[in-house]
Amino acid sequence: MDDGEDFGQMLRGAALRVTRPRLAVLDAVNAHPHLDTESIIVAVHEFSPEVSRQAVYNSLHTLADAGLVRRIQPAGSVARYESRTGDNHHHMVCRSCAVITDVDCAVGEAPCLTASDDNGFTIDEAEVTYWGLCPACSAVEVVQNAR
Amino acid sequence: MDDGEDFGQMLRGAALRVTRPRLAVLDAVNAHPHLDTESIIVAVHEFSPEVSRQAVYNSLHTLADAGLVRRIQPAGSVARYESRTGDNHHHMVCRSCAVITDVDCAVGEAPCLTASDDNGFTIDEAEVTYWGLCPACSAVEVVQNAR
DNA sequence: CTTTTTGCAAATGATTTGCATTAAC
DNA sequence: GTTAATGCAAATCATTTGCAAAAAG
Repeated sequence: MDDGEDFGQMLRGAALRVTRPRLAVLDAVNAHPHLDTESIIVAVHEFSPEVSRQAVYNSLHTLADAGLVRRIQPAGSVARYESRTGDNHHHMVCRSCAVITDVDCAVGEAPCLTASDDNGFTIDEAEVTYWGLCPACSAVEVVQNAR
Repeated sequence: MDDGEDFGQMLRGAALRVTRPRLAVLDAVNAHPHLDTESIIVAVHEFSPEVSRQAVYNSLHTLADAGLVRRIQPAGSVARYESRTGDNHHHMVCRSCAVITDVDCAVGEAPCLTASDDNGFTIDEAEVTYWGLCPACSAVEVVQNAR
């Protein structure tokens, strides 16, 4: 699997120092995609209790800048992180339970991902967020409507 | 123009009481799209200094729930509001100066806006955010690269 | 050895909550 | 008259900032 030494390579490759907090954060984000910072701190503490809250914040920021993790933040949510980077995938967010699911552009063949130039803007990324109800919450809706 | 009485109708139509804070907020949001809450408070105070900060927060929340204003919140930004609702337009956000520009789906004819059903999700909205550089900041980039 | 990163603590800032008073209907 | 919305104050909570000590290269 993607273990310690592997992440060390990633960090070196990005010209970043290899530190325990960064390794632990990469570990946590890889193991649990879409986690928020608080949960990442908990996950990190499970194996590295000495890592401080701020080290996690610092690491996430640094790793995101380096492109080793991706920061996502659907409106109304706190920042969340994932390890799938650079593959232009998108997200579906449940309005009810806030669960996030990856989707490789649900409609057609990546139509929205093509960077274009509009109104003089130089676009480098198109981020698509699909809002709706996850399977579980859809089911609850149906039950409620039946009452 | 879209003046007082008009907004009163909108509120009644949404089964909401017509109050000064709500009218003032509708006014401000209509006059200046993409404003954040703080700026809306300033704009509201210009004509209605007695309206409290919390009344603005309350009004924005209520109006957004009723669909009379749209809340947008690009990652890393505070909440912003606009009055164009229900027309499925999207936004381009400048990575440098954070300016927001409306765009009617820059690529093709609204391909991403078609709600679909994936992984059991019931999707009701597709939100597209284009990230890049606005014309002004693009120009600065060019100058910097030339140095 | 030099520079970066950590750890701890305090500060910030947007947003929410609680409740008595006031305004809508 | 009832009910909902306001105004004021205090609380919350994610995130940032500052700085001395420790670790990485």
